Amino acid sequence: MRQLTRDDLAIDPVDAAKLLLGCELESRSPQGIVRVRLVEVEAYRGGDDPASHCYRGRTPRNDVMFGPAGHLYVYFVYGMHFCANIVSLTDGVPGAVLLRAGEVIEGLDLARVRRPSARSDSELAKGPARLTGVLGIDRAQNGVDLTAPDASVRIYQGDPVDEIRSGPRVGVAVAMDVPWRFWVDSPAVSAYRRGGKRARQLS
DNA sequence: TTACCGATTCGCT
DNA sequence: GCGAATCGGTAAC
Repeated sequence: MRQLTRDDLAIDPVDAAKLLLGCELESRSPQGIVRVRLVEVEAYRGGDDPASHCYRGRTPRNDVMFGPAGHLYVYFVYGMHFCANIVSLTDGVPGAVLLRAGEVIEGLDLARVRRPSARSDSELAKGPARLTGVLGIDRAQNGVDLTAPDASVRIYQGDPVDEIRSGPRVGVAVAMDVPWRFWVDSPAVSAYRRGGKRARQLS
């Protein structure tokens, strides 16, 4: 199976998002190998996208997004979760694709150990933080080159996907009019939730 | 230096 | 369906 190259991913994040659907992400660790088929992604573009982490310029946190395409950008949210992105666009121009959900196609046993709360196998990587969970991705994998032959996390071209669906991004309150969330039909696609103030009502 | 709040998940009702 | 857990980046004081 062909590993994706930096050139494959050095394109507009929206195009990269569609390209990544059906692709397979593989992580290797002393514990074993887990491989996931991506079924849901979101595009984030710096500069004109207020929802992007790099909208307001370069900081130590988003530094990886300003680097070459094909690298892994991992960030910490809500004090307890990690989310993974694949850097897109060309060197020096920030952009990324958020990996939202996938199907575990190899290493099911290890995936179940890493996510014991999952009630079914399709739930194992259903959601961005669950996806990083089954793959064992955390801060240590930030900046990994997914296109390197010997990387601990790699991205491979998958089988062609049937029909790509699209809609507004999850949990994002701005730019609701741009349908930059893409997914294919799968039980592992996460539920849509609107952005803005909803779950945070302190009285 | 401090305060606010988010690209979420889980458990309980 | 709703609220808690939890912490680092960012902006404002």
